[in-house]
Amino acid sequence: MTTDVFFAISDPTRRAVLDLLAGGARKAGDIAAKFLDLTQPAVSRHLKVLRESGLVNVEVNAQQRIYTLNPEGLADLYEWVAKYQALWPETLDALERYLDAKARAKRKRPR
Amino acid sequence: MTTDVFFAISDPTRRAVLDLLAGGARKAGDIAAKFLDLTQPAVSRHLKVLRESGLVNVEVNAQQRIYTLNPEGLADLYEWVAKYQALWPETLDALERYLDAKARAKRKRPR
DNA sequence: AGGATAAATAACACTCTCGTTATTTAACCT
DNA sequence: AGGTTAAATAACGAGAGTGTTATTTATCCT
Repeated sequence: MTTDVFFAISDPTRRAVLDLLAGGARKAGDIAAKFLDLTQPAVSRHLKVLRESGLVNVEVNAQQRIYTLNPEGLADLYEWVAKYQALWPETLDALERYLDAKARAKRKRPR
Repeated sequence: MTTDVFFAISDPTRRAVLDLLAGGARKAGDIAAKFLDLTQPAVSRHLKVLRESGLVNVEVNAQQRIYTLNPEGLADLYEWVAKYQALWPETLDALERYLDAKARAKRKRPR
């Protein structure tokens, strides 16, 4: 299928899953458990969309599926947004610098 | 309604409208004329979504509506994507630098 | 082998989205 | 006033997206 990344992130639940995975790998069951208002199959289907859009990877481990974030999948999106940066007013440049600095700091930390 | 920005950009037609407006202000009719496969009402409703999501502004001029891009509307999206930057592998840092440089160069040009 | 566990898929209902055509609203121009 | 133009809205139908419960698939464990 190779679902569109723009579509994949349009759903709040799927964004929440991505945010969760930003904190590290998770088993499918642990992800599903985080969403109290949704059933296991519902979350499973969201994971399928994220898989097909290339935003997450799966590793099979016995009965479990370990999901990991694939940040490279966001490259297209980032490139698309970046196109508009030049049009942003100066006030937003400050935000950009702030975020860049934060990202850089985080990257330097020992893992 | 204040539609969600993530939802607004999930539609290819709406992204095409934004890309068009990145080139400057356009009358509603001129925008609609660009989409040969769509009718005027269809485009009008896409414009409504973009309006409600804060991604475009409208100026009334007699019977015409002049649409302009509101790049600040993309701030939330940019912030969201930027969160993941720190997780990107080094290969993507190059892309980031490239885009930053390009945006900076464009910003410096006389208007 | 047989039961338990983990997660995906099947089948179905409901809603939302997107398209259409027809109409309305509003301002312009003789 | 009356007609024209520009764009939004109304009403409706088709298809897609998301949720549910029930079931299947696959692996583990005794």
